[in-house]
Amino acid sequence: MPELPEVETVRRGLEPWLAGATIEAVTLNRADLRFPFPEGLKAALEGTTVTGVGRRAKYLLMSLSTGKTLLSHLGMTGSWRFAEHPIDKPPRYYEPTLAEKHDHMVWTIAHPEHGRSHLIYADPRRFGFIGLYDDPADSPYLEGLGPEPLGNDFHAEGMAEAFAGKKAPIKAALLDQRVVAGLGNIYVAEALHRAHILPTAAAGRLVTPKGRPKAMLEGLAQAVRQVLVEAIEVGGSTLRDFRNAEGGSGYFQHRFAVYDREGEPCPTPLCTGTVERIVQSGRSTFFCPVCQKLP
DNA sequence: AAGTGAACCTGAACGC
DNA sequence: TGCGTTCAGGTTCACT
Repeated sequence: MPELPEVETVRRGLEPWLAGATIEAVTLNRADLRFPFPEGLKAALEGTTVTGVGRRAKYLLMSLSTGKTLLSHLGMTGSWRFAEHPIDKPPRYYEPTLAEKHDHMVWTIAHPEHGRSHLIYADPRRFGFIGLYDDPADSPYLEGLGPEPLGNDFHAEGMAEAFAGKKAPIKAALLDQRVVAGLGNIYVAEALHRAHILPTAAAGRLVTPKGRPKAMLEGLAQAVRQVLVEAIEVGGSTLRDFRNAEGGSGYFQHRFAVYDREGEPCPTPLCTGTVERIVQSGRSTFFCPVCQKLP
């Protein structure tokens, strides 16, 4: 569910109301998500102030006044939401009527300007997880991640190095978080369509014999950045249940060129193709067989 | 070693 | 109405 643009949207929704807020109380409604909650999580959070909300790839990173960092991965269905948005409505306690079935962790927070509210982590499928670290660099989850696609360390040369000699389809190679961190099934499909590359092409075909990126790979790097920037601008994509921290949906799903559009005409200007769906590594891939080609 | 598929878990949509 | 099947934005682990 949440790929980089959705996680960034959540981060932007949380930051203004959470940074500077003190966590007064923490309620855990179960012992685990995908993994057990970290040992001593409740005690480590209560009484501390959140100093900032950051993001690395698909991970949210909340800095605490104790110096520790809380890491949150949303899995497929994880969400953070305010029980009441602290600015639109008067602060209000989290009442049973506001509770939902999969609210696994509830914080009571107090912000010096915005007052008291509740922040809830919900996650029906429980593929998400929480980590707590003295230093985020200690987290094994962040350890092997590739460059941020919107940062300066992401470029066609780096991808060429990773893809050289690879027979795996480019679709699978782009999903590998060690190559570039933050892409998921939606944005890989969209980026490959923009770059006019067939998702089934072997990743190695985008690299010259000398190990240099072919022009199409340069185009792919550009397409990845473009599609992510545009998606962030409109608050990510809401397919089924993605919500930002204020409870609103994203709008990028209206701009999908191929994702979830099997049978529809390809939106590429002058292209006569029809969007097809295939399965790669057990996951749906959407593409246009006419304007997307082998490198 | 690299690449694929199953597993983790719940809910929604669909066909009968 | 109900029941069974399929699929879903991610990651990790166990096979070939």
